[in-house]
Amino acid sequence: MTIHSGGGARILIIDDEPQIRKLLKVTLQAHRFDIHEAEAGEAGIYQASIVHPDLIVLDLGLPDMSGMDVLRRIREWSSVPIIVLTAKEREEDKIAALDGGADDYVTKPFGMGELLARIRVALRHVASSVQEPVLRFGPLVIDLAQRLVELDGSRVKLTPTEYDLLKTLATNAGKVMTQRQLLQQVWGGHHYESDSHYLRIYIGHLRKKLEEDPTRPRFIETEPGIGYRFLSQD
Amino acid sequence: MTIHSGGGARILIIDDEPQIRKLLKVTLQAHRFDIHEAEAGEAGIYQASIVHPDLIVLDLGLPDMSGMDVLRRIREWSSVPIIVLTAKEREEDKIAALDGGADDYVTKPFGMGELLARIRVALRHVASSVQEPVLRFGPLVIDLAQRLVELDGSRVKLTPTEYDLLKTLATNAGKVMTQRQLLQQVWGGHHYESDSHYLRIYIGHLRKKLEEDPTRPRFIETEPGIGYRFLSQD
DNA sequence: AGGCTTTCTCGCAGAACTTCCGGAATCCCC
DNA sequence: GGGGATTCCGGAAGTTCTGCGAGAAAGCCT
Repeated sequence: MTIHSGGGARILIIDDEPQIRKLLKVTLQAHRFDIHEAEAGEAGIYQASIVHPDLIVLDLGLPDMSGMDVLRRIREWSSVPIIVLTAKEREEDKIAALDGGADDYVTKPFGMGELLARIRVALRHVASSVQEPVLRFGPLVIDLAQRLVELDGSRVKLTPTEYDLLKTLATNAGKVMTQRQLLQQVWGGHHYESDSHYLRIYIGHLRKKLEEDPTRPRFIETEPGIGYRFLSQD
Repeated sequence: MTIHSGGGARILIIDDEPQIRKLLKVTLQAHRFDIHEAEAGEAGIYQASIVHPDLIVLDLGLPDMSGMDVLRRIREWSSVPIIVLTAKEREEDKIAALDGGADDYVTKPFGMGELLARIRVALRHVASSVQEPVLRFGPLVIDLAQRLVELDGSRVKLTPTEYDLLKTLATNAGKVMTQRQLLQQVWGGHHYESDSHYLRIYIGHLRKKLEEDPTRPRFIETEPGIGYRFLSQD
């Protein structure tokens, strides 16, 4: 579950050691994260303020200022998850960082797999507010999370089967869905060609509720002998 | 989910070793947490469903079932923060637990100060997610902190179940809550689809107390065949 | 006793399924 | 190339059935 549907989440790395930065950058980019870097505290704070990362990996041992100060300064205005990465193993340091606003504390040497897992945990916490699967086709809006369908700004009431059918058509917009595919997706079990009349009924219902002129469909086009296709644009 | 302001947060400890349990219990109680205990997996899942803890400390090495299974079972219906506490240091175990729904992973032997700090971090997350403890929907005001509901300025008396149901609906305003989700959130993990009559009863009670015209709901909308949705606007 | 929760029954509205029929396109045969 | 037969799609009935809501009554806790 990534945050941004297209690319991965934006991650800012604040670390002064070039080889660690390089390692983190390469590995995280391989996992489709969008990486920004800073090699000092002030630069890190500045970067955080302009790129608005979804997560920050912060090394506490910085040349220009204390990592704890960086933490505090960022926490003054942002609640972005911060994973502290450091060589300091003393418990007081861990407690200070965690109570200072850090969301996790990983000591070097660290396993990259574990760090990735902890990054996923931190991103999971904010994921709900960022993820928003909404399909838009001109005047038609399908909100999969809220299970809402709007046409020209007003809500359209759909029965469960109607909604499921529209959803499978719209998520595969552009390509033809065979009758068999639709029957299996929407009705689930093993339905045969004889049941394809169900489809015509519910396609009819959908067109009646969505199309202005059901004889000239804007959204659902029938592909004779094959199935149906959801048009991405007029 | 709510952190109780008077006493500390409720913490459930699931661990089979009596001395560890004792140590955790005494220390956490000294920090004014409200402690519940379970010494096996099944018992832990059951406890979690009835005491609704604000946080769970889970030992992965349990006698009756795999700790990972406990994790998964609880995650089926609850998003309570879970801190895994274990002797397993292998990176694959950490990754599996974190990706399996754990919020943190602490290996034994552990420093009690660090564990406490990590508990504070986890609790901070749920506290910040309920940043606005007062929900307002037109004439309806729900004060989550005081467990109080007002309609048109006058107090509405709700039973515990009615309040819990309203709370879960209102905190997820806009999106559909399936009957299964509602049953698991409000009643705990043991209820299945067959118990959906409960829902209808209590939805009826809520509508009778909140809606002027229960046949034309302003707040609680039923989504036939799916569940219910709390309307964000009139 | 009183309130809260659970259980049960019943009526009803709407959804799902079924059947029948008309119209359009295609194919086939002459 | 034209006419009939076939095929396929779409609409309009009617029937069944699932799911929701309301009322009432029986446990259960304080």
